[in-house]
Parts: sequence; structure tokens; C-alpha cells
Amino acid sequence: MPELPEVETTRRGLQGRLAGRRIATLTQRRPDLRFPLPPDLEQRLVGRRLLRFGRRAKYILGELDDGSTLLLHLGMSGRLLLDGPPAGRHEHLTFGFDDGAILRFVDPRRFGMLDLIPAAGLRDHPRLAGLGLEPLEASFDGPALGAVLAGRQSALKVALMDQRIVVGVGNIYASESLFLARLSPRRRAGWLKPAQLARLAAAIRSVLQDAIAAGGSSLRDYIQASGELGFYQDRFAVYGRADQPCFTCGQPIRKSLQANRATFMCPGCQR
DNA sequence: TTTTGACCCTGTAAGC
DNA sequence: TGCTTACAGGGTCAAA
Repeated sequence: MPELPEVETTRRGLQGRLAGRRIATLTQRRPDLRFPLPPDLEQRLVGRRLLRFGRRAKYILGELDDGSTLLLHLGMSGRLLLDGPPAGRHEHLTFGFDDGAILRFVDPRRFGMLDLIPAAGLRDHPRLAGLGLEPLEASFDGPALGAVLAGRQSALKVALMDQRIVVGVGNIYASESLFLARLSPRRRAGWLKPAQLARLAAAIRSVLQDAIAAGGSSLRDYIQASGELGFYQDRFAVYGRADQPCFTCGQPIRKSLQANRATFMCPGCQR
């Protein structure tokens, strides 16, 4: 489910509602998400104040008042829901806060994860070390993208989804960004010219920013922390539009598989 | 070193 | 209607 726009939208919801709040209770319903939860999680979390919520790649980072960091990843089906009713058998963790706020971690497929990192361990944490460029940072441009793609023989779309190269771009936004940049997902990643790299970097940034402004994309089970739906899915140019006419040139959108993931492109517009 | 494919788990939808 | 199969937004690991 969540790519960078959905994670960022969730982060903003948490920051607005929970920053500065103290964790009063924690209920765990099962010990295993993608990875086992820290065994002493409740003991280490209850009583701590959450100072602010940050983001690195698709990870949400909750900074605690003792210097440790609550690390959250939503996987493919994870949701963080604020103040709503109980979410049923896939609600694995429930946080209660000092002002009565409730945060529910719901993840049917359990590809999500949660960890608590001591202050000294954040930089070297195995989930965070080695992550690639942040596409919304000011330094993300054509030359920066060219530097990390240099020498890559793999297909361009596969490279864009590699979190060691660029973070936050998943299957939906890779297809949408490549359409906007008019580049074929099957091009070799390391062979782009400077003008093409500049176009692609700008397209990635533009697609992600527009999706954040729209509250993310709500397919199947993604909703914002507030319970509202995102609506960027209404603007998809290619994703999920197999055989439908391209809005630009009218040719049918083509669906294929790359690295066992669905890829959508317009054969008329993308070269 | 880089790239590819299998796999983790569950729900949904399509096809028979 | 009921069963089976394919597929889904992510990330990791082993093998090639």
C-alpha cells in the first residue's frame, strides 16, 4: 500500500495530533509483525513523551523524550488510525495517550514492522543504513540521480524502486513518474542523458508532491490516519489503466511485468 | 557487485 | 454457490 506520499500523509496526521503527547498505555495483541516486536516494548514506551514525528524513506520515526526513536513501517497493508473505533482482528498494537487519544496499528498482511531504537543506534540501524536519495530534498536533481544510477544495467523502473538508490518510490509512483518524464520503464537505468535525468528527477518530485497534496492514493485499504481517503488515485495517468486510452496521445496503456510487479506505460508517449 | 526471483501473510476478485 | 487461483501498494535474502 503505502509509498512515500501515503507515509508522509500519515506522518503529518500523527504530528498534528500526537506530537508532545505522553504514551499512557500500550496493548499488544500479537508479538510478531514482519519481525518480532522488542520484548520489553511496553516497559520502554509507557510514560514516554513523543516529541515529534519524522520520516526517512517509507519509515515513520517517532522521537521520544529519552532520545530513543520509535521506528514504524507500514509494509503493504499497514495503517495507523487515530481515534477511530476498534479495527478488529488485525489491530496488532493500540497506543493510548495522556489526553485520551488512541492510535491503532492495523496490518492484515503483517509485512509492516515496529522497532524501538536507542539514541545511540539510530544512524547504524540495519533498516536505515544504506538507504538512497530522498526525492523531496532540495539536493535531488538530475546530476544527483545520474550519480546513483551510473553503471546500472537493470531496467529503469526496477532501479527507481530500489530503496538503496532512491527511497519512497514504489510501484504506483514509479510508473506515474516515468510517464510524466516520457521515459520507458524498460530503458537501462545507467544510460540516461543529462536532460533525461533532469526530466525524471523533476517528474518524481512533482508526482510525489501532487500525491501528498491529494492525501495519497487510496487503493483497497489505504486511508489517512484521520480516517479520510486520499484521492490521488483519480489522477493516475497510467497505473491501473491497462488497455484504456492514454490521456495525451490516445494509444492504449500497456501493462506488463517487471521483476514480478505490474508495470504500466504508454507506448506512444514513453521512449 | 549487481540483478533476479522466491518468499513472507492475508484479503479480494476473477474464473471455473 | 463454492472452490481455486492469481494478484496486490514492500522489503529481504539467496542464488545466478
